Amino acid sequence: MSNQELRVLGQGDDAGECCPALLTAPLDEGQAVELAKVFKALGDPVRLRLLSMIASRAGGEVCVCDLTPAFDLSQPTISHHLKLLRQAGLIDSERRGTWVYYRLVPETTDRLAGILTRPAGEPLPDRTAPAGVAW
Amino acid sequence: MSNQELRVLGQGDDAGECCPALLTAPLDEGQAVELAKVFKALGDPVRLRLLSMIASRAGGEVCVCDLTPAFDLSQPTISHHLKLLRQAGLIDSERRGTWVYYRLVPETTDRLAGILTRPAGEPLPDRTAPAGVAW
DNA sequence: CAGTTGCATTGATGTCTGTCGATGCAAGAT
DNA sequence: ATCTTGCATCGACAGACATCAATGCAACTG
Repeated sequence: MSNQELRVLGQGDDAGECCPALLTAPLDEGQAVELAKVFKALGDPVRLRLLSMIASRAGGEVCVCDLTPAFDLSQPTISHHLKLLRQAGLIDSERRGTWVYYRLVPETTDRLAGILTRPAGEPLPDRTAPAGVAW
Repeated sequence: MSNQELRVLGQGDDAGECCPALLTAPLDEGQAVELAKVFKALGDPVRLRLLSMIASRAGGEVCVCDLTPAFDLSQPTISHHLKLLRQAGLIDSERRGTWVYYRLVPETTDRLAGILTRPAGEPLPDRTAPAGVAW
């Protein structure tokens, strides 16, 4: 169960395009669909808190048994949110004996951070010359 | 209409906590709710492509009249997506004459990038000493 | 003035999603 | 083997969301 996430952010393998380059070039349909899945996974307060609790835990791992009681939600609901985070490739799980441990997949958050980072020497939009239209 | 976005990412003003620190400390409820709104706005392929088209445009601005025909969707639908992006503080709009122009709010994407960036000297999770539990 | 064009808003509709209780399954305990 | 505990899956349901056609409004054109 450790490697079933989406291969959304395909870096490493086909090292052609480093990132979808959200801010510098128009995203194509396919890239947008895949990227949206990851952002959608982050678009819920419960999942954000889960991810935060997992990522910030010393040791890098959290037992589900520590996560569930931290919310005013049922156990199946927490399990469902963890599943979505896992399917988005943001976290990974491993069963050891009775307990299941979750940990961050830092490559995914790293990649999102990169996608949201605009290149250093941005042209600095010059408001005197809009886009098209010859005024 | 230019300044109606959420003040979600309150940096600059009350410069107490720089960022919600998603990856280093457990997010509290309120922060999670506000952050989730922004990520939710990014969690749709159409909105991602819109944002990408706006952000990558030379000149920093795009007329809605250039955005709408790029999709196989009705004009009200595009307008709706632009509204959500604006409410999330990701883009900003300005009417000049007949046309309405949208541009990126780079502070917001910058801040998201920061939130998703983990601190440099991460402890490097030591798999030999899990979390709780005395095995 | 009336007519046209660009964009936002409204109201309706089908689909997706967050949540729960019930249940299933795996692993340890007795 | 039986019981108990930890977690995942299932089925159901209410609320949220993406989409559209119709309409409204602002600005330019004649």
